[in-house]
Amino acid sequence: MRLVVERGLENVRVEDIAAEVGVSPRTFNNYFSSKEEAVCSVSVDRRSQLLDALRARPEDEPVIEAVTGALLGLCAAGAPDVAYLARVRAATQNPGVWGEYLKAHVAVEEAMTVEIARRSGTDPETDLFPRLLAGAVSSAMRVAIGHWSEQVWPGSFSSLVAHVLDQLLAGMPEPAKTEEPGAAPQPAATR
Amino acid sequence: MRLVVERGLENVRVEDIAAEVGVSPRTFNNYFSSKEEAVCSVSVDRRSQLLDALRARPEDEPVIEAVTGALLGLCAAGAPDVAYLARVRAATQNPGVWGEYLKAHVAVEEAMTVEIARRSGTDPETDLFPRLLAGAVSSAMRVAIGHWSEQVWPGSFSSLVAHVLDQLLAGMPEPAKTEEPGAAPQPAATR
DNA sequence: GTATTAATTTGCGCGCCACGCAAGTTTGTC
DNA sequence: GACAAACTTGCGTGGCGCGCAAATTAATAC
Repeated sequence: MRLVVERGLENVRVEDIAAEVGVSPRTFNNYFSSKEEAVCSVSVDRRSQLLDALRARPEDEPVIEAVTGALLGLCAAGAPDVAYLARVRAATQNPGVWGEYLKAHVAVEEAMTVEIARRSGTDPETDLFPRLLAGAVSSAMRVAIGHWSEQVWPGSFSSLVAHVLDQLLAGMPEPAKTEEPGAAPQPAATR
Repeated sequence: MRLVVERGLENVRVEDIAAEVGVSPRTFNNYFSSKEEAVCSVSVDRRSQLLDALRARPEDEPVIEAVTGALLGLCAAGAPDVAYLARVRAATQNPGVWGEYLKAHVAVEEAMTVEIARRSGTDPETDLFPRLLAGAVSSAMRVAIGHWSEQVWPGSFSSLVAHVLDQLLAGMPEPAKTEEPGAAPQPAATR
C-alpha cells in the first residue's frame, strides 16, 4: 500500500512489491493472483472482524439489530485509515482494482449472509432474507465508505454509517427535496 | 457467448473471438479491454433499457414505485435468457468474470442513482438517498438473478423480482423461522 | 543428533494479454 | 474527385499468471 500511495498502482510492478518484502515474485503469486487482489485482500480480511463482532451479539437479539450493532461497533472501533482511503481511491480510478474491491465487499457480504441465516434460523438456499439483508447492508456500507472518502461528511464515520443504516432499514422513505435555506429553489431540470 | 458456453471462457482466446467475428485481435481490444469485460458488456448495456423504462414512468409517481415498476416491467418483458444464465454461471466460477459482472451491476446501479436523484430532486453528492436506494435495489436484483440461475424458484422471474423488492422495501422484516410443515423442527445448530 | 517427511519458496519457461504507436483502410461530406 | 474523420490493423513491447520441478526451510519421529 505504501508503494501504491507513493506511485500509483500502475507504476508498481509485482516485482517491486516482492522485492520490498524480500520475497521472489513467484512467491507473491502464490498468495495473490494479481497485485489488484493483493491491494484489496485486506478488505476481505474484514470478514473475520465482522464475524467476531456479530457472534458477540446476544443470541436472542433480533437479527437486524445484531447486524447494525456489530457494524456500528466496528466503526466506532476505528474509522477507515489512510491506507483504506487510498484503496478506495485506487478502486475508483483503476478498473482492475475496482473489480477486486467489489469482490472483497461481496466476500464480506457472503460471510454476513451465513451468520444472518444461522441467527434467523433460515436456509439461505431457500429463504432469500439473509442474502437480501446482507446485500442491502453491504451496499449501504459501500455507499458510506465512498461518501466518507469524499471527506464532506461533517460528523464521525460511525454517525455516517448509522445514518445510512437507519435510512435503509426504515424502508427507504423518500426524503424531502433539498432546497438550501435562503437560496432559490433548484430550477426544474431542463434536460 | 457461444464460444464461452461451448468451451468455457478459459479455453477461449481473444484471438478466437476476434476470428469468429472476422476482426483482428487488436480491434477486439479497441472495444473491450479484456474478454471478461466483453462477456459482461451486455449486462452493462441493460442500463439504457432501464433508463428508458424509468423515464417512461409518470413524472409525479413516487420514486420507489417508479423504480420497482420499471424493473418489474423489464422483467415481464423478458426473463434472463440462456446466454445470460451462462454469464452468471461463468461469473460464479471465473474470478475475472466475477469482478466484471459486479462492475456491470454497479454501472447499472449508477445510472439508476442519477435518475433517482433527478426524480427525487436530491443531489446525490449530498443526499445519500439515491445511492442507497439504487444500491439496495441493485443488490436485490443481483440476489434475484443469482437465485433464478439456481432454477429452484417455482414461479416466473417477475414474481421472484417482485418478491425480493417487496421484502426489501418493507424495511427487511425478519421472517418467521422456516420449519417444514409436518417435519421435525430444525435442530439447533451445533456449531 | 540425525533421518524422514511435509511445507514453502524459488527459478524457469511458456502462452497470453493489454496497449501505444503509426500506417493503412473505409466511410462520409462537400 | 478531393478532403477529412472515423475506424481497423500490424507490430512491438512490457508485463503477467501460473504449471512444474528443484531447492530450501521447517516440523516431526526416532
